[in-house]
Amino acid sequence: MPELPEVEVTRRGIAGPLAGAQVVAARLGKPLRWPLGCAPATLSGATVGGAERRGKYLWLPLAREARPAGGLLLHLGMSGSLAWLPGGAASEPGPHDHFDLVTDRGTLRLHDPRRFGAVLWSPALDAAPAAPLLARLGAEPFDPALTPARFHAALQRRRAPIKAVLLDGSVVVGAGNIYACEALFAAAIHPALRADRISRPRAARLLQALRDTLARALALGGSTLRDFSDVHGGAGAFQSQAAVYGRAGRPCPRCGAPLARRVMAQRSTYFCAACQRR
DNA sequence: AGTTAAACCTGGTTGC
DNA sequence: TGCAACCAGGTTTAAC
Repeated sequence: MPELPEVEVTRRGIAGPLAGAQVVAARLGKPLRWPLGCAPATLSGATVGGAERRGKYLWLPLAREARPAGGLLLHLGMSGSLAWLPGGAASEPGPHDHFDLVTDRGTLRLHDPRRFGAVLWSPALDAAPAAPLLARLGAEPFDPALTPARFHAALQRRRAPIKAVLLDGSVVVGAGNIYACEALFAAAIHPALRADRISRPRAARLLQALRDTLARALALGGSTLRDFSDVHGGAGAFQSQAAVYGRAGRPCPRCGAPLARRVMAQRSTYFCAACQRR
């Protein structure tokens, strides 16, 4: 579910409240993707430094007596969302609330019905178990170091369909199924086109389209198909602006041809076969 | 080494 | 109404 815009909306919602908050307790619900990696009680007394993001991961640095004390790596998976519940006693956790970080300012609660999400304690961001998960990630989409030339060069090394390359995050992180479809449509590139067949100008156009799409989604608070909500429980608004995602059979906004749906890289792919060129 | 499929879960929607 | 089949924002892990 949550792609980069949703994760960033979440980060912005919790960074302020969490910065400087002291952990009082941690509670686990049903198992998530991996075990937490430490006894929940050992988190008590730590001070949360805020919230950072890398790809679709969130990192909450912890400190004790002003010294780094590891942190929590969070992933929202397909159906996860975080809520910030200010004040003392938070409400009873529901059946899909699988992690509470109780602080002196409020409770950070992970809600994740499908439990593909994760909360993982790691001694540092560049140490196991966090580091191996982040090691394979490509560039941040808004990193100025990701120039059109570098993006094109990275695509030249990949023979897989461009849709699959965008989804796996090995070149650039942040796009999931919705925004990969939308960016390819905006750049008028066919999702099945091999990445190494994309010309330099078209790669530049795709990078710009990806950035524009992610930025627009961010400004709208992300997309809410079903589960996602921001930390106050609010829904995103981008889904109603989607040009192609979830719109099979409806007319292409650019050329009017009926939009197609085809499974690619194990995911439903929405595109216009008429104006997204190979 | 690079690419593709299977697996992890729950719940909502669709169709017989 | 009941029930099976299919679908959903991700990505690690295993298998070609």
